[in-house]
Amino acid sequence: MRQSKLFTKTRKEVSSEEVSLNAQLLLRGGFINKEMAGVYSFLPLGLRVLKKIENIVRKEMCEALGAQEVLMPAIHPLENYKTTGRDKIDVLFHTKLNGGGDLVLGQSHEEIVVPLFQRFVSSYKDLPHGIFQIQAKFRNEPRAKSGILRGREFLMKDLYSFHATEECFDSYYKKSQETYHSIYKKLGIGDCTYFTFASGGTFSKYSHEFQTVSPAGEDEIYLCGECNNAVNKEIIGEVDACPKCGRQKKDLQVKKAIEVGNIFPLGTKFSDAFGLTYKDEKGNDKPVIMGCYGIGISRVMGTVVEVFADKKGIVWPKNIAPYTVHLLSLSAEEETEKIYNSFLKAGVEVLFDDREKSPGEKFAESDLIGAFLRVIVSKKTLESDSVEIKRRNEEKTVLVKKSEIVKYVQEIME
RNA sequence: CGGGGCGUGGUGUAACGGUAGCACGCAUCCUUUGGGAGGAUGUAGCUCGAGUUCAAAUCUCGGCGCCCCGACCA
Repeated sequence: MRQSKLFTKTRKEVSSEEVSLNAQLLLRGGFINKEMAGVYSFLPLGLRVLKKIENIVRKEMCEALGAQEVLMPAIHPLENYKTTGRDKIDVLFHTKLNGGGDLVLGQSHEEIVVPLFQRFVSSYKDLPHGIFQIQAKFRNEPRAKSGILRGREFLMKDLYSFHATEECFDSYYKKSQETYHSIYKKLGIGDCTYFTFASGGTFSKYSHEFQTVSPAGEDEIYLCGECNNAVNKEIIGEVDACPKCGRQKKDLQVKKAIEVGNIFPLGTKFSDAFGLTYKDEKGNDKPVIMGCYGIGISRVMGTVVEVFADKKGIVWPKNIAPYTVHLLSLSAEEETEKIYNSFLKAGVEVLFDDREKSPGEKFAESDLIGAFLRVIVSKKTLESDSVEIKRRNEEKTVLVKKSEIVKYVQEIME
């Protein structure tokens, strides 16, 4: 992509009201645009990041968990929520059909996926299954805040699993934890994201969250340095120790954290409400056992900004950077043009700053946008037939022969 | 939903109740080219409604919007 063709522009300033770091940097970099409180457009650079996060999650869901992707509607009949007793939830956005039928915007999809799955399951032979989607969710939050960390419309991956037996559910639930860990690792936040025991809300006694340590977080977790698990403050009074290894509350570290995922055992709550049953080997009707598993895709994007940003701007991890290479030409258009083409030919994702701007401005914008690698072509580097390469998260720069730069980048990305 | 703060060119910010100013951006030109460059000339603005007043960006009331703290958070 040529930066001269990008319709978005970076900005030096944002409103002094915007104190949330992820909002400041994402707005300044032109990744997102705020349409109203808690509602954002994702612009070309931001959408690339979002899609990359999405694809990492999607791949793991399909390959590691064997789940199948669907796309369910965003508008739901209120009737289904009356069936489960969730029609009084106050974050529901309500609307109506022309004929007067009551609708709500989807904030989660149990009320859709259960009746849907019911049409296809009748025997224990039809189980287990995992069904997921990646879709916008709508929640009329009493207070949207912290940029894209808590919005009224946000992108979420929601998976629902269906099982005949507790044993089957347990092993799937366990597997989902491993898969989640592997996802956060690929997203670049594996080292600061912890498995956390939490309350079950309206679904079950307990649930489990994945919490990324950050001062921007609205949750507090008690982190166990021994086993790397944590306990959400909301239940620390009840358990009073690390449920995993038994360390006492006083030995746990209190940290602010962002909830980047959660998994819930649903039991038969929704199956019972909708009469979702299967026939066992003896021909008896049994309720299907369920679990649900969420990851806030857009929230992960904001979290990554919060966790890795420095004074100069965003520092995207390798796998989700909008571009692998930010190629800057400092008065060396002809040579840079050639290098740009060789990157394109090799399939390297490259943003080419081909604009006539001062070097300082190009550097500043490059740091703000935060592509994984920065490659500079200038008269200075060309004297030795080289280009300069630097990782966004490191200070050191390296001179590489221009004929070898593509290979050099490919090796870094392997 | 309770409390606090804020709405001024495209962006960021000033202005005692009395001429709306500055910076950035943008446009044209010249110079400059390894850390948001210099000069010249342009460009564009008071959230909405009601009230007080000779006079309102400024004071009062209300609406709408935004931010923060708290409550809430399938």
